[in-house]
Amino acid sequence: MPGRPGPRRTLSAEVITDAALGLLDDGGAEALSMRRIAAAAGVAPNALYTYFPDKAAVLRAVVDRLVGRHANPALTGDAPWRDRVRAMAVAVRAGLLAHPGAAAMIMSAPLDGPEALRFGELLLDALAEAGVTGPDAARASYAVMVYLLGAIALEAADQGADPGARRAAAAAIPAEHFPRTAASAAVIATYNTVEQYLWGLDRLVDGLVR
Amino acid sequence: MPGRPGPRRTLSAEVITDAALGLLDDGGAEALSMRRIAAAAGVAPNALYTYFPDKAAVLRAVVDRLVGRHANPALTGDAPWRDRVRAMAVAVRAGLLAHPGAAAMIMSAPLDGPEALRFGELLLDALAEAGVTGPDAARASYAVMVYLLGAIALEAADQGADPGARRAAAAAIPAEHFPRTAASAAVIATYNTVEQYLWGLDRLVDGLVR
DNA sequence: GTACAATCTGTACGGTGTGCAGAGTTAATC
DNA sequence: GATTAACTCTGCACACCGTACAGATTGTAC
Repeated sequence: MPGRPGPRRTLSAEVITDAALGLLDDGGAEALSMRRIAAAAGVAPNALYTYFPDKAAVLRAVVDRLVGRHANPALTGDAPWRDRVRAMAVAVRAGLLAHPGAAAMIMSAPLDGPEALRFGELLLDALAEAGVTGPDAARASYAVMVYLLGAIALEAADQGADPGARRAAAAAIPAEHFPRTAASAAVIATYNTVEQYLWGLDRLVDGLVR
Repeated sequence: MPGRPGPRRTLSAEVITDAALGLLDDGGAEALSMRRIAAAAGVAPNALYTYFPDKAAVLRAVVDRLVGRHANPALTGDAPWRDRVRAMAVAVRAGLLAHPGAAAMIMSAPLDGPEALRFGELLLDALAEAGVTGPDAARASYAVMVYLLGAIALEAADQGADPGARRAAAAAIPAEHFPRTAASAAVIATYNTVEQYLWGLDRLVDGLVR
């Protein structure tokens, strides 16, 4: 068997995801191009393809790291299960909204990285503590993920629009055609968005633990 | 005041969104480029910029039409509120999963078009029938939208991965580190996905109407 | 020393969104 | 009826994108 390793190794999957996370932190998700990631890692664009088959795979790795960074710490500990879940929800929301586009990234690929696995396990732990076990546990934890990621993605999308246009659109709702919507819009304008987010989460969890 | 209208008008916002919807129906969301939409409308790419400020605006219009096409018919009628909501959920899911990427599109921009307005109103009607009114109604309808869109987007993302790799990933979960996840994965593999989707929706609605 | 395998670079292709200048058409004014 | 101004749409161009292909470079095993 002839030589195996090869030349000087300046790259690794971790170096690449580190570079990508750096770009994400300052510049948002739209700054994540293969060329920019490669430049940040000090390498030619094509070098990345030695470690990832395509851009989607890089993004999947980045997403997994994001989940691990924001969700898992809050779920670890010995606080009561409901507090852990709420803390996790708040941390994930804050972490993802800080990077415009990160939420959309998370929803664009399956969540099956190692950190996502750990996230699922910790969430199942919390639900078991709440008395949800057996087949329902899988369904319940999936429902919680759906709510969290959906809420964050929708909020990120709204946040992308400029607030002036948003306020104008809300004020322009014709109350004679959409009476309930007009009334709701007025109510919603007074909301704290975190409060709304946790309100929905609490109701969902209420339904899940029955 | 000199001349106003202009030259022969071959385009309109509606013609453009029609062309885009046509491309979406056969070709998926990734076929939606400004150049392709323009070609489908028989026009040079830049002509679109007379009617939409940028690509995101075109996508927003397309999304609004999708909502109107799939969600609103099922919410209209005199079936009991819970049946209407369930029928809408099923229709939206089927309609969006038929176009890979459409769900991600919907979550990438605020839902504030005319059809989305009508959707919100119809959903509030159903919730009012269920006894949810006042400030809670706005929160509840938002929570339902979050769940629906989140679930569909997550399912679309999973659907994008090839099933073989997905099954392999599920089987490779180390049960000693992630016992609950491993057990859940086995359960989830036996699911009908629509059933899981409606299960979560029902629990959420249970929590909302208390 | 030689052969081989792995890593990284150079170059290139086809595609993207969209800005700028101008051609063409229409309608209102004089 | 001629002029003028407003508007729509085209041609061209720019900078950027993901990534395929070929090859230079490097290190290990024989």
